[in-house]
Amino acid sequence: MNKDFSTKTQKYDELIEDFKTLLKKNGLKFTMQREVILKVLYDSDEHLTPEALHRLIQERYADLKVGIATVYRTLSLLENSDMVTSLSFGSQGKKYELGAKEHHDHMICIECGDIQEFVCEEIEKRQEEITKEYGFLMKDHSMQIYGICSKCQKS
Amino acid sequence: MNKDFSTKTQKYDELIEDFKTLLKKNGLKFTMQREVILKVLYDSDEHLTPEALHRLIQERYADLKVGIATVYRTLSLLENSDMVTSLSFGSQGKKYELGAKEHHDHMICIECGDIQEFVCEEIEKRQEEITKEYGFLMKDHSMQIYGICSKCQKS
DNA sequence: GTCGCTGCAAAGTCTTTGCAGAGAG
DNA sequence: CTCTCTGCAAAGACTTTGCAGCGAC
Repeated sequence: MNKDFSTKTQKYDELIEDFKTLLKKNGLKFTMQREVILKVLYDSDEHLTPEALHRLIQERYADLKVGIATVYRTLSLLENSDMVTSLSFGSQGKKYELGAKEHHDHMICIECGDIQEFVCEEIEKRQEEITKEYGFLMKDHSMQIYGICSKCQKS
Repeated sequence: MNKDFSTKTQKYDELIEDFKTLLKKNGLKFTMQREVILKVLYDSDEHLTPEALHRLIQERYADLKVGIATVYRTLSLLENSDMVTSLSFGSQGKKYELGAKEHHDHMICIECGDIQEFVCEEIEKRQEEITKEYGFLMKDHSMQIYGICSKCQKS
């Protein structure tokens, strides 16, 4: 469970409601698999690869069979509905995270692969100004800083 | 050829010298294939996928056989030596560009896939400040803004 | 000459898809 | 009951690798 228990517990209900609404609106069904995928994604503070997410599901919900294909399918669904966002880095494929949080950027350690999040209002603001200058209609943005985290610098 | 002819022509000689130096330093050889790959990459203002790069080479240097594997191998080599940088977006794989230019960020059109570059000093500065706060040793960074370019908005 | 490089094809990854049975609404 | 979902395995897309001959130095 999470350190940030109080806010998260509340938010999960909203999240799942949003999900159900989304599904209903598109004539899709709310299944065990979809619920579990969302839950595990929610419980994890990490950015997960489809494979890692699948492994976690198998560990925590060993009684429920969830195929890797379903994980991919559900992640696509969630991403297309803007409920999760993905981060592709290196050739190591994509990592996913719930998009319901405040917008933030990422610092990625090239040693250990760890991802640290941060928020910077100033950068957000500049981005908007820039897109206006270019007549570009911004839908989303992401920033990654690659380097070596403080932990890895010590070792 | 390029609009920005005067500066680019000059820079290419430097670039190829850097490349030769790099190769020599590592006991590697300067081959036709490697030269052509660098040249085509240089002549293109686009961000190229390995496949697109390979196609361009086949068109422009039809007499020289260059296998796709060599393109991949050379791009890896160049990327590891920081002579090119890659951008992975969506599930459409990686795109490469020469890294010898001034640092810049990207605006990517989700309609037509076009990539527009821009530079923002302010953002660069804030990034440095942030990494310092976190004790993170920055090696590289990239920012992408996704949206719809002015051209696509009209149509 | 030596030793790295190359094209080719085969082998890997990671992701998507077709299908028949299972399950939500 | 209907129509979507799912797991499975097969197919795809993209990348990497092994190898024998080729070519830079």
